[in-house]
Amino acid sequence: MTAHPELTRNQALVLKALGQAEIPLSAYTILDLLRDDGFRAPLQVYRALDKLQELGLVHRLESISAFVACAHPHCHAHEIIAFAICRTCGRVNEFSDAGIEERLGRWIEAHKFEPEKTTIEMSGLCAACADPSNGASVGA
Amino acid sequence: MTAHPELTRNQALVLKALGQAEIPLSAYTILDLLRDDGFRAPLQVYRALDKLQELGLVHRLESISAFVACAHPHCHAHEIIAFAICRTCGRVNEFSDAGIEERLGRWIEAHKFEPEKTTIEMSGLCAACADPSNGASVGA
DNA sequence: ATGGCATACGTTATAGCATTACGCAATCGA
DNA sequence: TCGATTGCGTAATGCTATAACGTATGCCAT
Ligand SMILES: [Zn+2]
Ligand SMILES: [Zn+2]
Ligand SMILES: [Zn+2]
Ligand SMILES: [Zn+2]
Repeated sequence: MTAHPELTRNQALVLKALGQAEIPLSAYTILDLLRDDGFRAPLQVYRALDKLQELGLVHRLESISAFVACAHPHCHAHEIIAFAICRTCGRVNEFSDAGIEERLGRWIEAHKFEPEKTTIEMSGLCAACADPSNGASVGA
Repeated sequence: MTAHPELTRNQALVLKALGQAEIPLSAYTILDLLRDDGFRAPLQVYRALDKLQELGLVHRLESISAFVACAHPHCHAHEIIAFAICRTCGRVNEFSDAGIEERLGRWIEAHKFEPEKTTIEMSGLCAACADPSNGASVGA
């Protein structure tokens, strides 16, 4: 399902590390996780991340300088993606909203701006962390 | 007009530096600009920036790790702010859109998320840089 | 097969961004 | 006067990302 035969060994290892994590990982955390697999330098991680981002399999969260595996590894080439990031448990919710895309599209047209990358990130508390009595579990 | 008697000397110097710049500045660039005013260490800049952000006079652009003076130094306490950042000339356009705010509000309500900070940044080419024949000048 | 090109890799060093930790000084209200 | 708060100055450190080098590999047109 999420197999990508095109991936090199390094790219596959980085993607696997991100896929197994419940929260976003920094490049240096990934490096540490992959030391046993022969990783020695940040560039090995960054190069793999670059490629994975190109392929749409990984996203960078600008506001926390960390990376997540795409939650919808199908093609969302044309969608604008948004993230809700919990500052307590670290969990991330990836979603898209046609309405937001349409509003931004209006602004872009009116101002003749040519966007190449759009970042939408909300930081705050997820439902579980905001109200622990609500039943959901809070990760380690 | 933009005077804030509450500001300390360091805060006022940082705000002035940002106000005179046409593009966002990194903390270390601000530090260099203010060496003649006695600034010696990054922390002097970061502490001033923290306070200025609290006051809503400065924004941090997450996607480029840089800071801008607020373009609308009146109160926009309740608005969600968005930025269009030109990757060529570096100029930034700050705006807000009630429609986007409303759409995000819907998602937040549906998911019981409690946002504390929202980041919306578009990178790309401004009208002048995308089509130089269009008349506008392209900054240094 | 051979040469040229493109892509990925490995390593070292360096650049750029941000915070921790400590102590001092000024301010303000109890 | 005391204690609390806030800001300041300095040094050290940590985290994030890229530059620059050379090597290896696969592919393809010659
Ligand atoms: Zn995705
Ligand atoms: Zn949470
Ligand atoms: Zn503003
Ligand atoms: Zn421009």
